[in-house]
Amino acid sequence: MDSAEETTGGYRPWSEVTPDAARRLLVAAVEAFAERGYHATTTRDIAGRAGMSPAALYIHYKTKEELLHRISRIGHDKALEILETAASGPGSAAGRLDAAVRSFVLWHAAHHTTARVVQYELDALAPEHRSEIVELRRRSDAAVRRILADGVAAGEFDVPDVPGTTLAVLSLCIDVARWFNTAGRRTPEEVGALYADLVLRMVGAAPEAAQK
Amino acid sequence: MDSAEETTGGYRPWSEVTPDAARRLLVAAVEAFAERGYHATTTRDIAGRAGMSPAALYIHYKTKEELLHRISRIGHDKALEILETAASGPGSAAGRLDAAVRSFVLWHAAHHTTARVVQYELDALAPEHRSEIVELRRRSDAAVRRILADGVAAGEFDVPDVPGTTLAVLSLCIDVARWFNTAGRRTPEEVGALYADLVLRMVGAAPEAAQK
DNA sequence: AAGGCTGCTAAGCGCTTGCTCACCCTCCGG
DNA sequence: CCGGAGGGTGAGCAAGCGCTTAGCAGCCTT
Repeated sequence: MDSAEETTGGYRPWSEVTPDAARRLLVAAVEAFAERGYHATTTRDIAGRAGMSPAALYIHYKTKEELLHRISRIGHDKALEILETAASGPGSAAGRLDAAVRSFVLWHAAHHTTARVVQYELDALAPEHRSEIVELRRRSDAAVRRILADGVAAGEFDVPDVPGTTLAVLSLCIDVARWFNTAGRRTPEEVGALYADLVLRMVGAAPEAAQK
Repeated sequence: MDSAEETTGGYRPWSEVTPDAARRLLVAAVEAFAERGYHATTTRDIAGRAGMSPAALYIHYKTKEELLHRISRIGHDKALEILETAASGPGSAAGRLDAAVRSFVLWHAAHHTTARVVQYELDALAPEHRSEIVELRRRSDAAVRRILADGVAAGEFDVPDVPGTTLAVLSLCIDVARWFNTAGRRTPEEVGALYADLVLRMVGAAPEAAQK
């Protein structure tokens, strides 16, 4: 099992999870959930991947669902941070949209294992955890919508349906986590560049407008 | 449980499944798989929704996985038919792309319960069933790529990366099944129209070019 | 009326699941 | 040298899983 994709890239993921054994369990859970899905993953599988006995899991986490919640929370925090950073940055709306799509897609491709769990296992969360996460997603939506609205107001974009286009842009980016494969021909950077171009076309912005 | 979305629209879905009890079980399975996912759905749940005992399921299907395979096969056949019909139709490349995206998205929205199972439960299939389905998906990809290549050759489209754009277009359409909600504000037709417009912009076709 | 086929159920088998519990290391301040 | 706390294990429990089997009602044919 290769997890190089999670440890490269300059920043150390999951560094906020301590102690060490809790982090190893969480990383093992991310891999297992991404491969087989939350419901098809057993606590024995997670513990085994982390090199521990099944009982060890319950020293650090109350339930299997708490593990998913921690993963989902940390992942959504990161995704939201990426979008809000791009949305509130300097430069033109086109430049900010380019940066938002590019970095958001880059994250989904480079960390597609994590992203797959974060984006596709929402329904497995307990109701109170689910609504907490849904609120974070609402804020992600708002960040993208703000860029589009700014671009329309500034005359940079031609977007007849801002909420609908916001939905489509986020949907397009999120779905990268489903199909992206490290064995494929494209690097995360290439996919980010391709998608940024496609999205700028969707909003009717000239390609050169993205150069802030 | 309301299944009006599966019975409206002029064509009768699952009519190819007989006898009646087998169809009722299959429809029940579609609903259950879409709501909770394949692995989280029990055979008792499926049988209960169909108003039968758990054992009744095994008269018509050998295993729970065979149910998923039948659903996936029928759904993929329908999806492929929609794309190939549009791809080999008359008219300009822009007109065919418009029709393909519009009808493909319409199907994913109107039958989002079925589409969710078809598009997101692929990994739960047994290896030999999975590769059969993957072949159908390869042909869907080829149908869209053909339209894009035709448009580029005819000078209608400006698409620097045909395989990448094909992937993005299909990904965008497929993901409709994940977020579409009958309680939402948009009708399947409206989403189809919106997405057809967005995709035509992605390939650099003038909106009026779609009018064959 | 008899016989057999079809479609279904009640009961339950063998197994796996999430999770618990009694116990045991290792480290560390006094 | 001790005692307790934190991190770990082996064994196992109750519940739920996919699936099987024995048996039975209703209907078609003869």
